[in-house]
This record gives sequence, structure tokens and C-alpha cells, in this order.
Amino acid sequence: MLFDDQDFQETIASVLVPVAVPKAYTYKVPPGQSVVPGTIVRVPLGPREVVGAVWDIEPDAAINPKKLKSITRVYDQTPPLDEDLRRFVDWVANWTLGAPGMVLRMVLRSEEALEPEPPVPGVRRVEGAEPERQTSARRRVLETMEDGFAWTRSGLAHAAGVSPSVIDGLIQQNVLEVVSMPAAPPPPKPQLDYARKKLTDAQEAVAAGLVSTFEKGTGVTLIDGVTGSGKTEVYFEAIAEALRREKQALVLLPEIALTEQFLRRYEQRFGVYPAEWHSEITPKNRARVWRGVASGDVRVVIGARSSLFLPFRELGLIIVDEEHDAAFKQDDRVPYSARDMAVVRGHISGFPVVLASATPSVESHVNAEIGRYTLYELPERASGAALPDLQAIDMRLDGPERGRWLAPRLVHAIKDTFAAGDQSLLFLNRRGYAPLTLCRTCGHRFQCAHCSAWLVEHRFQKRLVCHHCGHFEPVPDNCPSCQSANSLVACGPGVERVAEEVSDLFPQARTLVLSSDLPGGPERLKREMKIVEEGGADIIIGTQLVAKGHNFPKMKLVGVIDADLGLAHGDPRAAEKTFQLLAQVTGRAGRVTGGGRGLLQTYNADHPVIKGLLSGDKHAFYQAEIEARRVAGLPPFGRLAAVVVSGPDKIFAEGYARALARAAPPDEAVTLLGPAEAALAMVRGRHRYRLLTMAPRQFDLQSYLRRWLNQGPKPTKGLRVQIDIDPQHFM
DNA sequence: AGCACGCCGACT
DNA sequence: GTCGGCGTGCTC
Repeated sequence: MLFDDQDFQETIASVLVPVAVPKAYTYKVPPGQSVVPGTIVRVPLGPREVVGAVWDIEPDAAINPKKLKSITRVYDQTPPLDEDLRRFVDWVANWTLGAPGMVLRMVLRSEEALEPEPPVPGVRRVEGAEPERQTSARRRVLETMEDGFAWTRSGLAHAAGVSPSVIDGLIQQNVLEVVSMPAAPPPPKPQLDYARKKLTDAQEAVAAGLVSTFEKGTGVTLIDGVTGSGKTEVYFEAIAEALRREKQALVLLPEIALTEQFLRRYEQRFGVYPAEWHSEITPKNRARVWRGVASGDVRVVIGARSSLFLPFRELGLIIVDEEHDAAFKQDDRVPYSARDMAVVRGHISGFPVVLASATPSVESHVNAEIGRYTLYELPERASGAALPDLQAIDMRLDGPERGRWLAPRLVHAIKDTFAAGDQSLLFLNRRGYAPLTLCRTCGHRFQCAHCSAWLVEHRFQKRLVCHHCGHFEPVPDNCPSCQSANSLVACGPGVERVAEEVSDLFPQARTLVLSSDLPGGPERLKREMKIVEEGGADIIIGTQLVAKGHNFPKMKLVGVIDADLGLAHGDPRAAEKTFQLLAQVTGRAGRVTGGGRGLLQTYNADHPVIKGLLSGDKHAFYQAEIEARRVAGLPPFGRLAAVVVSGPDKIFAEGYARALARAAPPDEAVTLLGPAEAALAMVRGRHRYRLLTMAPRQFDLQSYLRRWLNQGPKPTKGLRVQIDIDPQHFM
């Protein structure tokens, strides 16, 4: 609404400013200017100026009119934020207990986008002018320019294969003149039928289902499909349908690392590149995408979670790929889950939302089961290829001898695979040499002075490292407690230790350790990944970084060294996360293997995670998960209670949360850490956590914690408590 | 005295 | 989120 009091009073407007204040501020609208809700404006705030947006709430009447400052600029070239987006911002702020202005800040992420794209300087041939002296470089430049169009200086130099100084010389001699070139033209539109692949019957059925959801308007669809089942081709059909309906589409991906291959597949399907949005995009491109999305020139965006806050002009579809991935959760500033907020945005604007995964999260599975989401399953690979054959090795029956970590059956399998010239992957999600070092004489255990976690030996770096806080120290010669020499003993395996065993057993094989902490950094890792892809290594020992986004076609065997690792956490998502990780590594869900088989070393062959992986029957696994949560006193499906931690003193906070999790009685389910999308749920009595009956923003976590713990260092302030919860319950 | 640092509150 | 004000405590 426009707050134009016709009579004599000045026009005023509520403006949401991008700072953590609880409400909109009131500003005067300069005479002759007009604003509507959603208009983007620049306003003075304290000692500086900020960009905000006019909001549709009544200006605060209680404020002293003398105090009012004036809007300094109205961005009238930029379309106002539409009502749906404003409602979405308010919804997210309410949900996260954050300041609406902080949510708005995520919308206004590119100040540069508010200005029109500046024209770029270019050069053009001056009619009839010739250089004083003709050189071959100059001739090449002039030949390149024969089309008569203007070129950018560097573009021309590149195209002609000369250095930019040649161009400068021609400008000097007035052979070329500097002109202003119009900004980049709008990006080309996707071509709906550029290269539509022939879909399998199963894919067609799902695609048809997705297309039909547009008729209903709203609705969430969950696609549960193994990798290779062609989920991507299926939701390309949904994108095509959105485009046919003159709507924009957004694809959310959990990680930037995955975007590149996705962009290429999109291009193969639609003939053009989609717009791309994530934290590493250059400011100029960021501004272009923002403007294009707001104007409607950009039809499809592939982006990380923050693209959910782009000011789409006519958004009509969101696809959340790898919906189970924790990277959709933002932990700092406004803490939100992009997957859940995508569902909210679809709900507010009345368009379909598609969630896709090979290992859907428990809450999405439950939402599908109870009919809130429509479920489609693609259990088979589109190529008809078989899924890898998985078997367990029960370590209680068939384990290795003492001091060894590879079971005889796994060793045999590696041997056969190596003999056949194929690759093996040994997966162990534990960096370093050994997770625990102790003194054989006095029993001293090496712990981190800072957070009391065990120090992990990294033999390669000759250090003891805390994987929790990063603290490290050299490995001492003598026990620091009893001074005994040669008394320290490494307990348990890490990838370095498994690698040692492998080179012992297979001295002729080319082995490679892939772990994030190896010297050489990301570049070396990238090189080594390539070596593996090309078959330049026989046995790979890797941590979880081999699980994601890599395709190792020559890998015929996966051995999981400690399949139970991660199951015993206090984290209520432990089983789910382990299931997802192992499914990905073994090729049940991921792309790591080129078929073949997998062997899981386990002490818990009857655990639902292991059984679920072996049988491929996820349903039983989900049922077991839901039941386990019920037994643990956690809220039932979809509403996973979690405890929280973030703030300035993260190490303290995490230590406290862990201690709290241990100390809490069984019916006070305290666990996880993460930010704050959720005290709200507790306040509304949706959850059992007593702590949260206090006022949401001021509850005293500190004294609550002290009551349990009664000692220890005082955490500084800034702890926040929160639950990881499904917003469906509040819509 | 002069200043670095951290905490706190205001910002319309 | 960001800034300025103010108190504490250390150095020249």
C-alpha cells in the first residue's frame, strides 16, 4: 500500500532494513517519489546507508516524527519484490526466529544488480582509416574486424591472436575508435525439444505424473530413484512443462561441485546453459542473474540453497536434487533448510515442488508415506544394468587376525580384482593412522586439551591431531604421564593404517590414499581423482570424499572397512547418515562403482542399516528408523528433535551439547547440533523439550546446562537452541 | 596519557 | 549486521 496521506502530512513508509532488528523502520518518502510494498530503497541507518525494501505493514505510529529520516534513493528501475516473495521472507523469518530484515538481506544479495549493467567500452574501425605502417599483427586485427561490428579490446586481441597493446597502438593512430557497447543481450531461451532423450516406460510414467501436478497447482513430489535410474531426465520434463507454461524453474543442488556436470547435462537437453547461482559466482554474473531472474529474461536457475531467495518474476517449479543432503541447511546467520523452505515457497506461490534422491531423508519418506507428498519410485537403472551385489562380512565370525583390519574374504576379493586388472576401493571414513593412542604401561590416553576428544595419530605428518577442533601436537617419544619409552600403542584403524596393510599384502599393486588432509591440497586431490578415473591406480583407500560426485568406471570392488562406524553416535540421524553414505559409496545409490560387488565388514550384521543396504529394501530400514526414534523418546517421524549449537564460542557450545546429551535423562532427547529453525516448534508445544517452554529468544541455556553439568568452564553467550523439524506441520 | 580490545546497545 | 561509546588494562 502507498502511505500517501493526501492532506498535508508527509508520506511515510515502513522499510525493512537488512539488520537484525525485530521490525520494519519508518522513513519519510521524498516528495515527488512514490513507493509501493516491495519497492527497493536506500535509507540512512545510524552512521551509514543500507539497501532495504518497503514492506506492507503499517508504519510505527509510536515513533517520534521528528526522528524520521528520509529515503535517500528509490530504485525505480528494479521491479518491486512481489507479494509472494514478501510473504516468503516473513514466513522464513518467523520460522527461524530470525529478523525479517536478515532474511530480506538474502534477497538483496547483489547491490550491483540494482543498477543497470554499465555499457562496456569497445573498439570499432574508423571508416577508411589505415595504419601508418602495416604489420602482420595489425593486419590480423583488421581482418578479424571485417564484419564491421564493435569488439571489446581484450576479445578482439584474443580473436586476432595479438597482444592488447597492438589494439592500443591502432587506437593511438585513430584507426580504431573507442565506443560504448551496449551491455550483454538477454540470455538465449531454452529450447524445449532441443534433444529430448527417449525415456524408458518407468521414466515416462514419472514424467507424466510430474506434468500432471501442474494441473493441480501445488503439491510436493518425492522421486526416490537409484542413481542411473534417470531422475534427471525425468525432471527435465517437469522443467520443460514449467517453461511451456511460461514459468521460471529453479533447481537446487547441495554443492557447487555438482553444478558443473549438471549444467552440461542441462545444456545437452535444452541447447543453452541455464543461469548459475552460488557463493562463488563473480559479482558481475551475480548481478546479471539477479536482474535476469527479476525481469524474467532468465528462465531457469541452477543454484545452491541461497538461490531460493532470488526475486523470480514468475517462478513455477522448484526441484531439490539430493534432497537428503545436509548442505541444504544453513547454519550461520539465518539458519534454514533450503529443502524445507522450497516446499514453503511452493506452497505460498502455488506451484509444484519436486524432491529427488536415491536415499530420501526419513522425514521426506514419512511425508510420502502418509500421503502429504506424492511418491514415485525408480528402482532400476535406465540402462538395465544391475546394481552392485553387496554382501556383509561378519567380523565376529570371519574377522582378521589381531593387528590386521582386512578380513580374509575381503583380501581374497581384492586379490581377484587386482588379478583381473580391475580397481578396488577400500572405504574407511576415518582420516589418519589410528583414532586412539595409549600408553601400554600406564594406560594414558591422548586427549585434546581443548575439547577432550581423542587425538588421532597422523603418521605421515608425525602429529597427533584433534579432529574436533583442529588442535595438534607432535607425537612424543615417551609417555607424558609415566615417562615410559617405547610404550605408546596405536589403537584402531585409519586410512593410513589400512594403506600400510594393503602395501604389505599387495606390494606390486599401485595404491593411493584419498583423504582431505593429505599434503598437496585440493589440486593434488583433483589430480589423483583423475588418476583413479583413468585407471592409474589399482587399490584406492579413501575417506568419504570418494563418495560424492565422482564416477570411477573401472572400480569393480568396494570394501567398507568399518561399516558400523558412525552408527554409534549420539546423533539421532546417525543411522540415516550412515545408510546414505554407504549407499553412495557402494554404488547402491551413488556413482562410485562401475558395477561389480561390495563387501561390508561389520560387527552388526543384523543392524537395519546393514540389512537395508544388503537387501536394497529401504522400506524396512525406514520403519526401523522411525521405531528407533520413537523408542528414544524423539518426536515421531519428520520431527526430529535436535539440540543445537552455534554462536561465537562454538567449541564450548559443542562440548556442552555433547555433555548435555550424555547427561540428559532418556526421555529428554537431546542431541544434534545445528542452528535455529526450531525453538518455535518447541514453543508451540510440538516437542518434548522442556527447555523450550521458556521465551524463545531469551531462554537461559547457560543455567539450564549448568543445572545438568554443575561444573566446568562457563560457556560464553551466544548459544542458540533449535530443532531440526519439518515445517509441513505449520503450514 | 595513549591506545588496543572487547562488550553493549542503538539503529526509524 | 555494523558502528560508536565506553570501560579495562597494558605500554611508552
